[in-house]
Amino acid sequence: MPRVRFAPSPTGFLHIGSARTFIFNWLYARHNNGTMILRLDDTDVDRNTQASIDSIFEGLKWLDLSWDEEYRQSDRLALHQKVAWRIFEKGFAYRDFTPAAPETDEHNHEAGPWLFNQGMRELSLAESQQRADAGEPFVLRYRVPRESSQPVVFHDGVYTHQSKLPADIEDFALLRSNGIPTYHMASCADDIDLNISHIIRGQDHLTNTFKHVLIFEAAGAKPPQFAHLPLLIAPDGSKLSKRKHGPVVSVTTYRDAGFLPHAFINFLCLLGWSPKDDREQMTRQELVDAFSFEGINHSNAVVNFTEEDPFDPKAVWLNAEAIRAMPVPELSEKLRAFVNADPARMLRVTPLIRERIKLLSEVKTAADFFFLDDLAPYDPTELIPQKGDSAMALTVLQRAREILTTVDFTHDPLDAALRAASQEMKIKTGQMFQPIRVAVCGRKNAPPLFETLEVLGRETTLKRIEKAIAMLT
RNA sequence: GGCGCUAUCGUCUAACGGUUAGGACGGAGCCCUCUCAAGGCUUAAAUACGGGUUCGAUUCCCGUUAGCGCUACCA
Repeated sequence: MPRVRFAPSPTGFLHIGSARTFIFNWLYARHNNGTMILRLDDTDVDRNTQASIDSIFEGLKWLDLSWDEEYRQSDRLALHQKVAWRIFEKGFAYRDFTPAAPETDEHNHEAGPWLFNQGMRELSLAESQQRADAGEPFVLRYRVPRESSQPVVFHDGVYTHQSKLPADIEDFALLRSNGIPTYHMASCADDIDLNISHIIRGQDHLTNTFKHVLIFEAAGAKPPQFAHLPLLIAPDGSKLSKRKHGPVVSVTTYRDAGFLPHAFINFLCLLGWSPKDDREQMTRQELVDAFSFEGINHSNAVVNFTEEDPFDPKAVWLNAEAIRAMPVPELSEKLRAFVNADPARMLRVTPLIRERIKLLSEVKTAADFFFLDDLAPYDPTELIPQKGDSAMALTVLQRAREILTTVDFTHDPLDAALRAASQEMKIKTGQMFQPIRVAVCGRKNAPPLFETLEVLGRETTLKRIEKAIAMLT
């Protein structure tokens, strides 16, 4: 039974790429009856924040994603150190007393690769021990077998066979000079201890994996299976970053804009993965059933947003579809999070706007006139129908006032009475309906008229028509 | 610079070495219609470039170009 983990470092809000990594791990676990583990990789004490931890939990909760076990690396430092020193004792690591390189803003990569510091690999055990005992600070480095012509290899579930010569791998650090394990050390030690069977993570770790294989082997553990995921990138090909791309990279932005959790998950799944049978709208169960590493492709996927349009059109479409497919009572309940409205009234409004909103938050603009006592000011010329003038608008509204005072306020009688009136006035139905619609909604684009009037009721309708008439005279 | 990964419509993607290169979003047009939507129909749009291998390359190999990643006592 597979054991997989999602291991975010809590140094920022929950990123949509991280969310996708969680989802793919989760799908793999659920597909294979495995165990999903959440592990906070919080060894970078300086950059960790509680706000970030909150953001991760908040985002995952919104997406209704669950996990079976939970750990924090900061609770497990002793374990990591123990494994590191065991590797040292086996001779796979050495103390490096070279002082930390000065904090240069840009590491000089032009000069060729750095592989190790001079004179440190060959220090005798005795001298190394002596200097350490004397209190000289050091980092513990992995001794990469760079003289070996045997490549380090592993099989990736997505990228298949991977191979790299030790000569191209630098002597990476296991323990910092303050004794805190590095990411590589902590991650591998935990993966061993937690019995992780499959590591599913972003492709940015693909080349790190060679180092990890070395650690696993030095620690006497069989490396787990690996599967690397193509990255999510911006339209310009750069990686998604908050600084450069703003809130579009944060999961909570989608929640606050009124995405449905499932639609958002559905969208994320389609970036870099395909069921290969042209299906796109899939339920959670369908995703679980269809998921496999074979469906993951190898190239990065663009999240297609712009400054004008912060959300990928496909995500928006998926969301609109999900909104339309949702039962009215359930949708109505969700919409109330975005607008202050009486539940009973919202229940009646929901069917009228369901096909007209793509995001839940749009209820605020699509249904405003249902919840306002007084309409926001609008341009009176809006009341003038196509191929008509203000006189026509006035006549229409006056006639409507008469009719609406007495007619039964339900769909069919309203329809019949207003249509009859347009005929008798010898104007088109559109010319009849538009002034009424604008008077009652405050704008031209709105849900169908009779349903709208029915929900609004006689009193409000007449009051608003009265106001419109006043504007025209 | 070194090493690694990648390259199909604008975007997400499909295609045992043999297809008119398929689907979806978005775009355009038409229909429906009391407006806006929704819905229906139609349409434009792609194999980065150059060499091989092969009877035949989107598919296999090599090169070029481009993008991305790693190259820290970050993760």
